[in-house]
Amino acid sequence: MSLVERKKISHQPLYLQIKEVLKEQILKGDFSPYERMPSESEMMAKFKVSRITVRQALKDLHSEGLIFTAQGKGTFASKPKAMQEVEYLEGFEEAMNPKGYETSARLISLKEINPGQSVKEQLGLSQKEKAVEIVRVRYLNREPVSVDTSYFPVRIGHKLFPKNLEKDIFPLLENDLGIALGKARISLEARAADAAIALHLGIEVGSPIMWVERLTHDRDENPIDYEYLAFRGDAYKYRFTIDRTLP
Amino acid sequence: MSLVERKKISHQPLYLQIKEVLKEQILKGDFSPYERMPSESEMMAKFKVSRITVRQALKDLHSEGLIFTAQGKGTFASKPKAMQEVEYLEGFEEAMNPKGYETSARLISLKEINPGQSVKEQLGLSQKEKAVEIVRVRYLNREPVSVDTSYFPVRIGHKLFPKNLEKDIFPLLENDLGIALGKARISLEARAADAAIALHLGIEVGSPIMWVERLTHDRDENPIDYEYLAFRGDAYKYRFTIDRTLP
DNA sequence: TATTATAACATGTAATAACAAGTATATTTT
DNA sequence: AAAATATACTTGTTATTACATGTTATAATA
Repeated sequence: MSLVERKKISHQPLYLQIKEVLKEQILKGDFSPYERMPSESEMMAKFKVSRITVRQALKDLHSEGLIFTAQGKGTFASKPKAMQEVEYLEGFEEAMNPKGYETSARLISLKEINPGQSVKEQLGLSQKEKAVEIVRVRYLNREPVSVDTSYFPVRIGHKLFPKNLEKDIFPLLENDLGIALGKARISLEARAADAAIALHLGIEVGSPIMWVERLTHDRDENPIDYEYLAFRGDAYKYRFTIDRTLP
Repeated sequence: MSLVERKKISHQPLYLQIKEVLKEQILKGDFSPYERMPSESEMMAKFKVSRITVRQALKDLHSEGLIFTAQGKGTFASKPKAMQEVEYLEGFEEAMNPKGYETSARLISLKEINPGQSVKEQLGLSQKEKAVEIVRVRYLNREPVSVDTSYFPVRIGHKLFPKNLEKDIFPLLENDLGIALGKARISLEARAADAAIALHLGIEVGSPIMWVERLTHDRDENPIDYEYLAFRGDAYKYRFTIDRTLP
């Protein structure tokens, strides 16, 4: 099935379709690291689109770090650095269990609410749409380590009501609800614990916590889950590797 | 001085000039958080450029997290966090300057010491080998944001003595000493500020700080530089994206 | 042979045009 | 007055065209 035909069916913008095709090729290894990819003109011919459309796809790939460009030389596949690192989108148990830790969770609250402005924005909700809020405390070897507050659009959140929420939610989403998870945007910040968090974690108000915000999308880039995770500072360390030799 | 005139002088692409103007306005607070900015048409008229140029500037600002858009509604300034998106193996200036921030540094101390066990291990030093310790305070728009403590093997550290250490060290290493930097291993942690750090950063003892440890290697995997960076919690946010679809 | 133009091709920037699609407001209809 | 509709916005997508600028390989020249 060609791109042109698919356009009518999927209603996906052309540049996104092209981006996906190229991305798959890069990840599959059709272009090895630092190998030159077809030029923009060649892609125009191949996909039968204008240069602006090709470039929009390339720009997306560039900002994802999958390619880099050199004026006059061409466009190159970069070493997929995301993959080399242990940076996948895991839930708490998924990450901890293989390391021999005992994990558990306690459900604090589960309700339909009118979320704040930033949650609405992140989840792409209209002004009157509501969200489902889930608050849980996570334990590691029976010590509380984090307070997790998750927001779902109601269409997903309602399906979670009958489920056992004392376990990881990501496997629920993937296995029970059949949602294929894709990218997640994460930010880390050091903050002081407020009264509620301090209470749940058994620490003093004002103690340092690692404040993690995570916006998880499905494979079609629709936002699925927006979370605040408040980790006890002494229980969380985030490690990663970067490579200056890459563009 | 109009944009058009500046073009001839600065030889900067129009969209970058526009981007800088808008960015300054946002950081200065001309648009409060979540306030609607002028529409694309209005910007076209104001800057006397085509829509494609305006959009290119906006796209850059969007990917830096300074604005967000809503189809049919408009373009909005997002909350101005002092530091957005610090990709680290950049030095501090490298990361901040292109974003239009004013950076500076103050050298606190520079000496040869017998380092602690963990520094020796990280740098691969024998028991009797010494190291050079550099302590600096970094400023962003004249506000202190971090206390950086760096350790170098003496063979490298001694070459740094005559250099100006109120600037980034990484460019010194690469350009002056001819060391090609490679991978860096980094960890992030939320901690409480001790007395020394609190003093330098002008915050209360016990305030949350982002504690960053960074071990930088050259391209041949030899350890070059081990650092502790203590960032004021309200001035540092680390962002990244991960992809569950990848292995 | 070594050097210098030059042509061919790569990405970068910019203008103009048109239509799609989401949102808000004013207008008409019920 | 309430509901439906029109219309005047907004950003989103795409095509066409043109020239600028950087790179490479080939051909002309010293």
